[in-house]
Amino acid sequence: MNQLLALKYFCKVVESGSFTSAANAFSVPPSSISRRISDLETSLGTNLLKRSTRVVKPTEIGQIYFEQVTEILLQLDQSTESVKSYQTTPMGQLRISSMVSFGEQLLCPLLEEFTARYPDIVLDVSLSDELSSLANDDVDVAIRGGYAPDEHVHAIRLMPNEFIPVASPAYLAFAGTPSNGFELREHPGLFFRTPRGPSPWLLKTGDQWHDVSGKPIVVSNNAKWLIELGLRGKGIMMAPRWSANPYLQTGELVALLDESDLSVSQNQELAIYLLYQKPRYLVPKVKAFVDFLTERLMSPDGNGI
Amino acid sequence: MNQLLALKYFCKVVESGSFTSAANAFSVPPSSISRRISDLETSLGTNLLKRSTRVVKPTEIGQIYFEQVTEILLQLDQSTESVKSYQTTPMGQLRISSMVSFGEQLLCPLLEEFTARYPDIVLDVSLSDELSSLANDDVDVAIRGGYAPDEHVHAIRLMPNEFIPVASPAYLAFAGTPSNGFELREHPGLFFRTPRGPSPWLLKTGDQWHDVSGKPIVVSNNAKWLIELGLRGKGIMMAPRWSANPYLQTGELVALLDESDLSVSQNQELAIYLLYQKPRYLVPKVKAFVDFLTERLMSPDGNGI
DNA sequence: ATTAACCTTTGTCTGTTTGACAATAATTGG
DNA sequence: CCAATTATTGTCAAACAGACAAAGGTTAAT
Repeated sequence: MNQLLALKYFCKVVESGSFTSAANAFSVPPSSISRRISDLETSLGTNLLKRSTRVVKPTEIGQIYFEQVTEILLQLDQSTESVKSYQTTPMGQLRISSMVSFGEQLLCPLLEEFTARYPDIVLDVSLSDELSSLANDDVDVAIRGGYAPDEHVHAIRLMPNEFIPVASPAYLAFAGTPSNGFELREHPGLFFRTPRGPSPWLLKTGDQWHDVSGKPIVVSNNAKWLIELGLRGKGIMMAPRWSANPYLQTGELVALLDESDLSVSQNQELAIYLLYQKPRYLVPKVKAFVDFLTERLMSPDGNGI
Repeated sequence: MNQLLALKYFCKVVESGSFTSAANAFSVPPSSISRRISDLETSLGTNLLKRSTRVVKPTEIGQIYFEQVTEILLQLDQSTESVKSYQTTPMGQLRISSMVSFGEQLLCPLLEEFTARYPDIVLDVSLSDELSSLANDDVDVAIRGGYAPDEHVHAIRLMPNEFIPVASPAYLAFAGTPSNGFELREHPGLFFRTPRGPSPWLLKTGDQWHDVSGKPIVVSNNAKWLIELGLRGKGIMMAPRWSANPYLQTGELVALLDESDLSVSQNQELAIYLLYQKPRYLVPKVKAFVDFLTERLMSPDGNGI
């Protein structure tokens, strides 16, 4: 028996006081109403309605049942409605995972504006360079410097992740400016440690790659501190362009050599990716975040800042 | 779509964390669970569950929906349960309609014991000699001195409604005791007025009926007052045996003549009937009352007091 | 009082839905 | 890497809800 249908019919009959009018309200023949309510009465072992040809009234227990069921149906409607509004309005908890340095320097400043625009979204931001398991529903969106191809994960290329050698003018005045890539080996280096180890300095000549890493002064996974050390003239570092940019513009840091041949990885197409799961029904809060971030971080030509 | 079934499946899956275990709980194949939940998700336009082969977890909105739906299902179960308990335990409001004199003298004294035995039944007693419309659900049970044959109404013959001529010893000493029925005409009469008019005194000789009504002193629909007048020697009255009995036993009233030939109606089989509607499912409160009253008022041979 | 109108119920048929069973695809743990 | 467990999909049979017509019963008006 379709109990929910029977309950809806029953309530409508009590409200309208007639099988026929209830049938009209649902656009079904009166016989359907009659059968469903008969089902309901059989399953309950009770007479819910007093039928006389002109007037249908609930019995004593029918009235009680009607009041309770009306409330229940209302609650069910409200729950359904809240689910549908969740499906149309960006709301709920949005768990974001981002690399530490990117999060600190670019993401978090933007998030204030995001929360202002979407007050119903509660952000849960976790900064970590470790890979978070997107698949296990630990996070809704992740920002990473690369991604494992997975057909269940959408990857949007936010910007290139170009690494360039930089140093402070004071350091260069003291130690001299290297004139070619191989000279970097003679300079003290500030190395960033990824989860897979310290990232080397690589130089490409033709189709050959050479490790031109300098003498390690400091290895750290804290990019902010490394940049601070660089600013204070402690050595040379390979910094992401998006990270060094503010200091290059103020002149606090200077880019060295022809950076196009230098990198920290043989992968030529390093980039920052925005990753999120691809469910059958896209949740508005995720879409809102994806749209927001792409609008703010991607330049029109798709090459980023 | 059988939405209620889908909701039950959904909740069980969330609770057990697996389609298979939910399927076992309902003794249906896992595919049924899968399809119902798929229906539900389609109708809501939402992913409710994150499926991975080993673990099924609700999505954010799925968790919210689960909590609400769990509560709703619980309420529905409780409502169903209350209806079924209503169907097994005597409870609720019991509306009783009774003739005035019968109610005052016999019924009401018994009802105190009844309410003590069934504390969950709230009595609503209305005393009236008018016919109450049993069919319109104005009352649950009625006590009447006759009944219109109706196949929807159960009629239980509680006791005979024999009318006997009575008077006080003082009156008889003063006015003389009539020696045959026809002499009643010479006596002052205390007449009860039914809704169909004053009830006459009728005498049967062979198969002939004679009106032997005395001279009306008082006509009233208040039997109690008529009996009082009779006690004070104001005249002769035709009283129901059950009403006069207490006074006959104390000698305050005396029965006259051979009462078997005297009556107030040509209908030989006057009786008090307990009437109630015959619904498909008998309500316990009604059954409790019917059982109680028949036990108390009907003698083993069925002829009443 | 009798007829007419209206309402609920019942019978029968059709289309849809649900469940059973088997096979497939996918993922996790050893 | 393999095996085991799990969700999904395909297909078929059974159950169920709805459409339509007709019957049974009650009220209201003529």
